[in-house]
Amino acid sequence: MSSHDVKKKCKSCALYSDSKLFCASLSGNELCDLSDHSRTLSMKRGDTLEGDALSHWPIVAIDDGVVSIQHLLQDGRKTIAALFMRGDILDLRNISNRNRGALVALGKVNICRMAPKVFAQIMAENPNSQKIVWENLRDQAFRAIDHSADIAKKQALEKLASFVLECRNRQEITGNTEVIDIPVRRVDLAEYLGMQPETVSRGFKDLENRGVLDVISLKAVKIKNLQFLRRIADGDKDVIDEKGDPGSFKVLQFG
Amino acid sequence: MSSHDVKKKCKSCALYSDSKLFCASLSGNELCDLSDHSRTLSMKRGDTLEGDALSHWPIVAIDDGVVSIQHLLQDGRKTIAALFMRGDILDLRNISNRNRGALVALGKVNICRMAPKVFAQIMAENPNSQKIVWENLRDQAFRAIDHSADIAKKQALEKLASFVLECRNRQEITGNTEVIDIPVRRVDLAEYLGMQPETVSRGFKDLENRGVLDVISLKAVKIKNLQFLRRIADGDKDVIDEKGDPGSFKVLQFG
DNA sequence: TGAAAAAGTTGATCGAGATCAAAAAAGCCC
DNA sequence: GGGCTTTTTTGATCTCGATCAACTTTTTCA
Repeated sequence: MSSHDVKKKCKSCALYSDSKLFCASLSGNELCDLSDHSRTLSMKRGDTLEGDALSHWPIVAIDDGVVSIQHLLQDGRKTIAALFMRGDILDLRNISNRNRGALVALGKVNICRMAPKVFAQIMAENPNSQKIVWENLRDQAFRAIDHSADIAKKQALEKLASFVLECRNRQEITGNTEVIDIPVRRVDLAEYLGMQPETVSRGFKDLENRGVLDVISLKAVKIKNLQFLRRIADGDKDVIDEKGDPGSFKVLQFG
Repeated sequence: MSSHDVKKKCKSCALYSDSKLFCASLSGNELCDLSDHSRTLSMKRGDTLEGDALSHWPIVAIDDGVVSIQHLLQDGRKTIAALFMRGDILDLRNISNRNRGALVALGKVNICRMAPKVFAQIMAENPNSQKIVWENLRDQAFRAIDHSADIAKKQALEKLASFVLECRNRQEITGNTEVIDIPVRRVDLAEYLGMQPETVSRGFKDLENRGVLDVISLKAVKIKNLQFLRRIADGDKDVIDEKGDPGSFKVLQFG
């Protein structure tokens, strides 16, 4: 594959075009080398990555879309244990022996699978790239830890509020219009938060009744009262206890 | 600090004496340098690491004991979002701005806090050490992800079974005596699994009634039927549905 | 070692969210 | 764009685990 092809393949990928992401940190030679030893792949909702596909290409970088790790219990209960998005790099080497989760696309997804050898070489030789990948993995770990905290003790409304804030954290806020993109379906959201789709639906309605946010569509909400949203997510019972009568909740000026 | 002192300080530490762990992978010079730029610390139950202590020494390696990340909600609910043990290396650089968790010891703990500069240098220069730290962080991430799956949809008995198996995974099995060390208290266990201490207590009793394990003490259980324990943890309702009458559950021979 | 404090267990009651059922909305495909 | 499927929402009921309270065991520390 020539250097020209490399450019063509990588130019449109977020990992290269966003200067904060992995491929943007590579030297020309490294990018060329990695490009020669990688395969892009488009997935649609429900497509999974497993078995040979994973053992040969265990390093997965996400260009676009949302990928989940799903755990299936024997009686059919399903859990989405983690969500990965643009810029995330998954290292699935030696993962099959302990982790039961499958990698499933939650919509249209573009990924790039890298040969572990070249990836490892770059990690060893390019401190700057290493730092980017390390910080990404550390973020993955802490996101998972925070998520555990969210689903362990919080109640339905609080989980939803936390999720909206998590989405807000992960996306650039364009201007001050607080329109937050919800990148997953209601069913997936329910599975991610450990609740039922019915409860998710009721929860959003409740938040809407409290005047905290507007549900613009299934794919977006508009935050109307960020302070209250934060307090609900933080488990402030003074806010929760009012039963969601429109406009009638306690107005506590400062937190 | 002389090279002799270095030896004295590090000789008794698991990170050095266990050949699979970080400090054992260092060259003599690196170990010396890191030792000069690190501080050991003994903690007792309830001691926390935060503020200046963390921003100056954000790399924390665990020699012995159990350390938790705790999240506190505004009405007092507490969650243990993650557990860290011997060999784990925590990178808490830039963590204060997004993560609300505090680092709390759950018993007697020995840690070693490292200067980020020396740590980063070793990461950049010693591929072998880098690999060990990388794999440890990856394990932390996947442990957290698996834990999310455990607490999201599983019911009380299944969570407990999963936890016992998690403990089993993390400790060397000595011979075939299936005695598993439970390194945390009941309250902490409850907070980690997102349930109440009462429910933990009832759960262990239930598992005992089913003949799956014996509760030897508050600190150890003995697995009597590993296969059933696995199936309960996996959400097999055929096993769960029998209401825990001693010896009367369905005996399904194979998987 | 023994008394006080903390942690854990057992029992009884209650409620948030699961579950079941059915209608409404959104997405899809020819 | 209209008929089809899939997803989401709404309503009614039920259940598992939370909560409250009393008791027992373990740990702590003088």
